[in-house]
Amino acid sequence: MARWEPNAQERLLHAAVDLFVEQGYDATTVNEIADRAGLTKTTFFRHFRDKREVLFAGQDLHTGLLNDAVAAVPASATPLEAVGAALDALTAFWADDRREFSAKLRPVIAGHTELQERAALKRAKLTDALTGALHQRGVPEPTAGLAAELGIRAFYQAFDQWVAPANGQSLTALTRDTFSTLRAALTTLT
Amino acid sequence: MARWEPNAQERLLHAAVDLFVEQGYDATTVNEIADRAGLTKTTFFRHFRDKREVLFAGQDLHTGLLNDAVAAVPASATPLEAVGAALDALTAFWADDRREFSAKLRPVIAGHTELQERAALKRAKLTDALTGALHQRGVPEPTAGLAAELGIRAFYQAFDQWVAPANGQSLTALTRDTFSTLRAALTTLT
DNA sequence: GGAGTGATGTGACTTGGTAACATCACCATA
DNA sequence: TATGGTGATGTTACCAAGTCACATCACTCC
Repeated sequence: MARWEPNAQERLLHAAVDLFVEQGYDATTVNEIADRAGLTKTTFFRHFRDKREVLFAGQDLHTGLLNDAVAAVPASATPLEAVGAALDALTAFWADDRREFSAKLRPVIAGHTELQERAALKRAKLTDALTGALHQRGVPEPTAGLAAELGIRAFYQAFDQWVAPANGQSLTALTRDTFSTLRAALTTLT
Repeated sequence: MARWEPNAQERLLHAAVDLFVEQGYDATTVNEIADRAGLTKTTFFRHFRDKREVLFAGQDLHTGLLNDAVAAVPASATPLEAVGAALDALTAFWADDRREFSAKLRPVIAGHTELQERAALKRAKLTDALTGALHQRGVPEPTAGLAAELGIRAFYQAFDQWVAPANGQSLTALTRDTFSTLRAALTTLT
């Protein structure tokens, strides 16, 4: 596979995150990342579309999870029940061993507009994917869009809590709680 | 003011949009834009943070509109009524003479991920601003966030219709319609 | 053991973006 | 009218992101 060691993409990922944490995002060049991973700049760009993407890779996978989960829900389920099932499938992906990693990334992203931009688009794409999956079930607009946005909002709010230090609950549990809180809060909208 | 002609920023803006439409976004260099405006690359970057920003300038102004409008609403108004007032203030900014301009920009943005990213963050910032304005009124979470997101969603959906060709209604009217449709659809969420 | 294949390396290039310093127009004031 | 200050602009040089064409290596399969 690799010219030398295997797992080039993973090596690049860890080299990048380490350097970002050590010396900051824009003080780190792609050449440095590649060097630390024992590779070259060109190879970096073969694995990641750009310097930002190294922090957001694996998105297609998440949209796939949402799609599959929604498709697997019985037809009798309501839209929000389908969204709940999708969130369960999505959050199952972040086991607790990824929490520390996510926590390290948070301040890096928070400090750079270009990274927040990418994060914002990723969130929008997740919402779109979930909306599309609901359409497949026959849920019409604007219900599908609202249900999807509510679910994704629950996910992100829960994720914020999950990466905070000293949080015992799993991401799945936190997301379920947040989702039901948001559903309940819908009645307060007047 | 300007070394030669006045309105440097506006000249840069129009030069950029013209060139983007003529030959595409990434086939257009910042040097070209500056040349057409009778300026230099350095001056371009004095007026716009980067090449993308030329298509999104004036955002602070929009968040300001939201803040002012929400602050001006009587304390007796409900959260969604306050959001409605904010949308009226926001949409008043796009008179019909800006419609053609916005319509030209749409395909450019749609065709470039980096521009969609910026647009996505701008939308998130608008939502944040509206949420914060509601907090100022004493609206608690998660109600404020949900109300703001509902309003911004209405705005963007209406904007999409507004820029479509042959649409007689004003952006304000379209947004009001969309907003009330979304409010009504909340009851379909189960 | 040779051919094919996929991942990597090399080197050159374009362009976005920054920084230091010089220059020009304009305005106030003496 | 001269003088000096102020903002906006120009010049030049530079760095780093990202692309491309082409070479090279490891591995596998006949």
